[in-house]
Amino acid sequence: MMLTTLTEENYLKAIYHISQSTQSEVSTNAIAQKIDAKASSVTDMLKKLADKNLITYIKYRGVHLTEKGRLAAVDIVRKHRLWEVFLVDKLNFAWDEVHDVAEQLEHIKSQKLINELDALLDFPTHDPHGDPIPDKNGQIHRTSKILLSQAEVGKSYTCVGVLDSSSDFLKYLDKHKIGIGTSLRLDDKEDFDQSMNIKINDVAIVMSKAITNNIYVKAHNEN
Amino acid sequence: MMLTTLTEENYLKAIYHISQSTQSEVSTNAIAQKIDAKASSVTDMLKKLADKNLITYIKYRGVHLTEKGRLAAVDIVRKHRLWEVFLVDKLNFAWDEVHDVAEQLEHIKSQKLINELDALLDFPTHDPHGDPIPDKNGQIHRTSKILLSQAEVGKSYTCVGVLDSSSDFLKYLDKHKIGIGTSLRLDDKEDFDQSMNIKINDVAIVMSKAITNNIYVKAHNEN
DNA sequence: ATTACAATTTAGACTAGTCTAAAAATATAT
DNA sequence: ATATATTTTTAGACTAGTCTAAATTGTAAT
Repeated sequence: MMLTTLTEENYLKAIYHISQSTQSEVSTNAIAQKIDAKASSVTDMLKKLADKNLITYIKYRGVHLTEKGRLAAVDIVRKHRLWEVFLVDKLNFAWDEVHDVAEQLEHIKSQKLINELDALLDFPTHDPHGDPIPDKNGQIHRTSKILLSQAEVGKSYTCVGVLDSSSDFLKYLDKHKIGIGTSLRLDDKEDFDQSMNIKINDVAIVMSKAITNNIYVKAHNEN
Repeated sequence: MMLTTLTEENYLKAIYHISQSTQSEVSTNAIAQKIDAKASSVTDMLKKLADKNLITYIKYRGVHLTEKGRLAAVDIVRKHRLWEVFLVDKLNFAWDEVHDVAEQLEHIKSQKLINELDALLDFPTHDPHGDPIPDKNGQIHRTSKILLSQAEVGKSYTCVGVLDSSSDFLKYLDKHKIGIGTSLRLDDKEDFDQSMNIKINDVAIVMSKAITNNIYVKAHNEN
């Protein structure tokens, strides 16, 4: 059994999330920015995580998660996303209210708690923002999603997630009645500013590139 | 707004629980024993809590909670007991499994979370061990319960709680199908060892004084 | 290949919470 | 009332995690 402190868990999660977008080694500064700490504090923690075989760390060269570390990180992500589903589905939280509370709940240690929560929620596969929930074994079932900005004119899509989950953006989506599962059709796209004419439930709206760059969709009739 | 650390919350809770049984000032040693820390550590924390006006502390004379401290302590107790109900009612925990997890969950900070949880659970008034759940304003609705050992022969009672909530004791109760709400009748009592003949659902069992001293009951037809 | 700049690490210090050992205060027993 | 035992507090040290400031390493440009 692995015992990790709350702080260690936050570092692992940060490293995991950064490595999702960068592929290569994760830099000290990137972690510092994510954790909101100074680089020197990060260096100290990296040594500690390396001692516990949760990351491989070469001085001045950045880090990456070991398999042990990846599993630990994914487990936190699993808990975080399950709690988000709980908050939205059972406790009437809006999807822009869940993050802070889920950040606290994700550190609760009880295997039975998470297994039972999973069952109570009917084994959800995605959280309220459309992000996949890792399974018990740390496997992540990724859906073949693309950014709306990359969509093809004339095709229909289903909204499956968001990239930016800031409160302002989520409020924009709520205002226009867009959520996970919403169907839409790309009618036209302006070459000049890349803005798009979208039809949602027979209502036509115009979305700027700033918006379409933050919405993930899945093409209809795709496997 | 009061910001209390997890550790401070545990001290407040300990002081609250000790003061429930002792009435008078709470001693440093009593707290140390409850928290499982050394007396010197407790002294340090008492100064800190006194600085925050959560307790009144006179050197060598023990402490007691201020109103502010009492409210903070009762709020933790409220959260603890609500989470216990959640674990038993929604997540299929047995009543002897809930304590450790509830100890973690009670420190989650979110007013909305607790209010919504309360609603999800249908505003329970007692936790799975029969202890009352303080309301939002810190009021505790106490039921007029007595120990089964103090019951009168020939009368009927409803089990409303337990004093000892150790795992062994709770398993004894489960084995004999005794839980909160169970009705029973005191048929006879031995003068010699104070053991009791109890009838539960038409099954007669004998309980030693060690058992009857740990079960709270409420007389039938009492207000 | 040198220089300059950015990123990273080290060194030393701080806070919260804990400990041990010693000192001080209180309580108890004769 | 005095000696003894118990409780509590103080003093000083430790750990986890953080910081600032200085030193080091790596990188990019000429």
